[in-house]
Amino acid sequence: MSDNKNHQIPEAESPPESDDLSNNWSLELSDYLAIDDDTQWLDDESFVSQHNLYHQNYVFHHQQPIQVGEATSNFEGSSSTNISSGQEKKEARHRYAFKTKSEVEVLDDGYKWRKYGKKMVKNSPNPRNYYRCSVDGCSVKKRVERDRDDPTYVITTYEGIHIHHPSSSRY
DNA sequence: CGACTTTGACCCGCGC
DNA sequence: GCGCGGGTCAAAGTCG
Repeated sequence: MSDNKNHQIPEAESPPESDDLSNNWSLELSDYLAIDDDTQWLDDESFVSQHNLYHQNYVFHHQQPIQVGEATSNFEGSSSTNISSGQEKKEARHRYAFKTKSEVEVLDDGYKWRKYGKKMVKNSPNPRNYYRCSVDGCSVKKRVERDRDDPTYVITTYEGIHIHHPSSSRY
């Protein structure tokens, strides 16, 4: 896999600066799941608004929300630790998961990410990629993993909040 | 030359 | 106390 890199991404690192973006919204209201504290599901509209997700040439499809039980398997170890010890919810615990049907794993959300790790998920032939915001001072992390049941679906989990605007220009 | 990817090793929490 | 599992770091290598 060294010679043939499957970089299907058209390298859209430059975020759309014009309102053309609105027209390029090929996203079909994907049912994304937002995991907060434990496992919460929010509306994709809110998520997109907060994270300014940019979709250009990617054609996403919506699907039914993932069951909490199934998702918990992937995001375990947060509920028990968070609730116990009398430690209430921490402000820094902002976790949002986004399940999308796409061939590309890395969706362009307007931010630049630097991959810092790859792990093989047990009981799953698909690896899990770990990304981090390249901006100094921004400790936002991102986890990308393919659905074990449906390899056509990609689960992107965001953790943290950006301290700057996407592309540090125009918001 | 600088920024980023890659891959294995290391670390930490938890269960047995 | 050790093993397992998931998460992160860091050196080398690659790309622009």
